[in-house]
Amino acid sequence: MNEEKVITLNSLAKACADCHLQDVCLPIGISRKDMQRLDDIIKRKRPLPAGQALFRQGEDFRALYAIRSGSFKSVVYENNGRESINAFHFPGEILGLDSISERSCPSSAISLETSSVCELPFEELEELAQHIKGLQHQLLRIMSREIKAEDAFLRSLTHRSADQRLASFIINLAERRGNHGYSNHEFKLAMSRSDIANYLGLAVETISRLFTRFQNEGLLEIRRKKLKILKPEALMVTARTGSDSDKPDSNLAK
Amino acid sequence: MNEEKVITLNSLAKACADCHLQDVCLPIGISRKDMQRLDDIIKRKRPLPAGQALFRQGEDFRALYAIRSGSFKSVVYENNGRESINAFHFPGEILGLDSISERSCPSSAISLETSSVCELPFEELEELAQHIKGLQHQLLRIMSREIKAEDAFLRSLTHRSADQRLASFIINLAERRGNHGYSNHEFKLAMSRSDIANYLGLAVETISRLFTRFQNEGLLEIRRKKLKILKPEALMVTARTGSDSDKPDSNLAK
DNA sequence: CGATTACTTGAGCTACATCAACCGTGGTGG
DNA sequence: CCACCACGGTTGATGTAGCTCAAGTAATCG
Repeated sequence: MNEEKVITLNSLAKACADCHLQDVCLPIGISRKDMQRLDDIIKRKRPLPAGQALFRQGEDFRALYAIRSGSFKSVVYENNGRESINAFHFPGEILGLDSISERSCPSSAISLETSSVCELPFEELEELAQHIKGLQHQLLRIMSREIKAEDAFLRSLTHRSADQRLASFIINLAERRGNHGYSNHEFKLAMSRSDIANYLGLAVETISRLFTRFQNEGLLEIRRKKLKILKPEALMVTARTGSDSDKPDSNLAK
Repeated sequence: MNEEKVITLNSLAKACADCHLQDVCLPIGISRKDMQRLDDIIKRKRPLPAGQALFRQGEDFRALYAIRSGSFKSVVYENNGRESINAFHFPGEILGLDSISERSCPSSAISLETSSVCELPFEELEELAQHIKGLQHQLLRIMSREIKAEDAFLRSLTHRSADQRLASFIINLAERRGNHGYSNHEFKLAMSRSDIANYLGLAVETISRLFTRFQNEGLLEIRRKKLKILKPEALMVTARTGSDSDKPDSNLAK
């Protein structure tokens, strides 16, 4: 039914050298020989069904995970009982970077659909990085990118109205998808409306209303989970300035 | 007039080995000998007056900076002309971690008061990390901690009401301050109200009103920039549940 | 010492949350 | 194969937190 399954099966036993994600994943700029060494410590796990935890908040931190196919949400269960969705993760991205500083995982990773990952035992990875200059560099680079990307996105949220948030979110998804050679204007939303609402800090009803509004305005087409972006530019304008584009943005401007 | 100046003068020429921040800064868990090597690449810069840029958005990335005294804000000038405050930084923290993945700095660092830093030229640092196992580990740890801390904080913002945001912010400041052996219940707010408003995604007026409300409620005392926390527990309750503590938190609960 | 800038306070308005009802879809069992 | 239920999603009505606009006061600076 879906392309993910095919990819999963195809690449299950494959090495980094053959992986179609290698140019966004860890082994960028690493020699053939070193890649082999990296390969040796990587454990390729079998596909995880939807709704399963790859790791849970509070567990001991042992490994990073590179996503090969599917998608995940990181969930934090807060002290007040709420659960808060920290991030969504897609193929080529690394899960667990926020666990390194602690002994235990600060969040759970839950699959949103059937997904497969490469497990990177951290101790071995760190040991290896000590000997492969490119790997150390790449680890630092990815972590930095992670800081920057999430930060920028979350940051933009607190400053933005609901329509700006949702528009930014959609564009963000499309871009991340585009990075990996998939269509960046038509794709499936793996997460539920309430996941989106939680992530964006809005009510489910607001998400729903906005989707229908965006659709009425001809910005996109959405039916259930299938999303097609019709006017990317207009969507980006909405992300930047909100629906009301003639308003000069009084607050926060310098 | 203020203690910062004294510290600055005291430690201007001092090595990591003598620095009172060494147990939160980079050289944790590094041998005496290795610390010397780290020391050799560090450039100690002279104090920066308030309101100056340590580095500017768009500049080439060359170095990380460890803050010895004072404080900074990271500012991003967005494409729509707004300026958005990403973070505040205090002694013992590292500036520039978000620049590593790019060639240029994604944000500017502006001093909020007279501040001094240690410059860590990145190429040399990375080279050194290749040879000092503890240093590599420490770099990764700090970056991970950074991801987690900022993320958790920003995340909490989008889900929280104005009073929760401000209360969390104050607690956050107090904790970071407490980490370094200073009083954690009485300190100076280095940043302006509008900086706070910008950072928290609120209007200046709201910040002002909340400060007076918190004061009326006896949670704290604030006069201009001088802040004294009177009821830390009550403040934490506000941070978690908002002013209205008998409300059962309907949304987002699972 | 006037002028500029930072902060406070008040009044009204709006965007979004909340509450509630309803609808479509997919799953299950008869 | 249909009837039913459960659940995710949509839509409508209403309340309110916090933004905006406006004006006043206190601190800072030349």
